Amino acid sequence: MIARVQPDHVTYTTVVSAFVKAGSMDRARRVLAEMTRVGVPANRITYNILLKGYCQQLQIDQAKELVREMTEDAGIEPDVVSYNILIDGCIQVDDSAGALAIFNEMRAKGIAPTKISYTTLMKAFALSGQPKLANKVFDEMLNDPRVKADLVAWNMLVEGYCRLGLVEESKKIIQRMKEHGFHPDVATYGSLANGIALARKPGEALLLWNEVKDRCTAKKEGEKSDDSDPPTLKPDEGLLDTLADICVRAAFFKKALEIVACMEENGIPPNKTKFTKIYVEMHSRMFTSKHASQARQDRRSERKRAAEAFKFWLGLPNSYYGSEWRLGSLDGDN
DNA sequence: ATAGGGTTAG
Repeated sequence: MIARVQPDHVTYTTVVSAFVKAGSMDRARRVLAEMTRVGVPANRITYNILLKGYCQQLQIDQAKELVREMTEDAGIEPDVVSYNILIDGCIQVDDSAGALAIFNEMRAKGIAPTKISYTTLMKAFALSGQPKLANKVFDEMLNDPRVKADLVAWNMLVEGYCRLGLVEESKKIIQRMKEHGFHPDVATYGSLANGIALARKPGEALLLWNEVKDRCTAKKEGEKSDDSDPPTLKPDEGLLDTLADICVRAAFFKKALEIVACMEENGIPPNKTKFTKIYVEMHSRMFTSKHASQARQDRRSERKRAAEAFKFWLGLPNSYYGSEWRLGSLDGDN
């Protein structure tokens, strides 16, 4: 005899989750309806998964309607996870004011924000170009004894300033986070690299690269180390590509070569096509001046060697100084 | 079985 096992609410919720993940909100809703019909009612987790689904589909109104249904029809009050999902949903549709309104509504209901609530609200302000408001939320988080700010929260604070290219402010925050015992990670440095690119401060990229490079290599045998030493950093494509991009644009070819070497060491294929394009568009006529003094030529000889090495790495012809080849000769436009 | 972090091509 075969036992007739009924699916329980976890089984159903797993199915709901699968449909949500596939973007099929209609089918997910049909499962919800079936749960009611067969007497295996959905719980808060089921509803939260559906809420997340609507938010991912940018259907915030549907999400809010579902909150009404879960409250009034199913008698399930939204919890902090539900609210966090809604706050993030507002962010997805660029509604930072709506995100704040939901955060406040949650608190008015006596539901305590978690560090995720605070960080998500910070994201609303960081992504909408209001780093000072993000900072205000961060300060509130620091003053809330129920939560502890973590690396993600610090990174969101940094991101807010970097998005506007406010490099000095970002560096101050990173200094403060270090003083609080948090080591910057690839996300922190990735934000800063983007801020530096936006601010067009390539000198800052050199400083950042030195710090990143230092963190990339593990401490050698015999070297002093203690708990305050930052852990080894595994750089990723976003960080290294941004740094290399800045260096190539700024004609820092020695540094650019170091960075692309680091990319290759980490199994990240550098985008040679892009770097070639930047090189050709910005620097192909470098070192072609016929009026440079001997002193000047001597001063730049090292830079020139680096440029030659970089061209070699790109696979560009590297003995064409003064000739007139351009992008057109590469892609056939001319 | 549910919620938060940078980038993703000038």
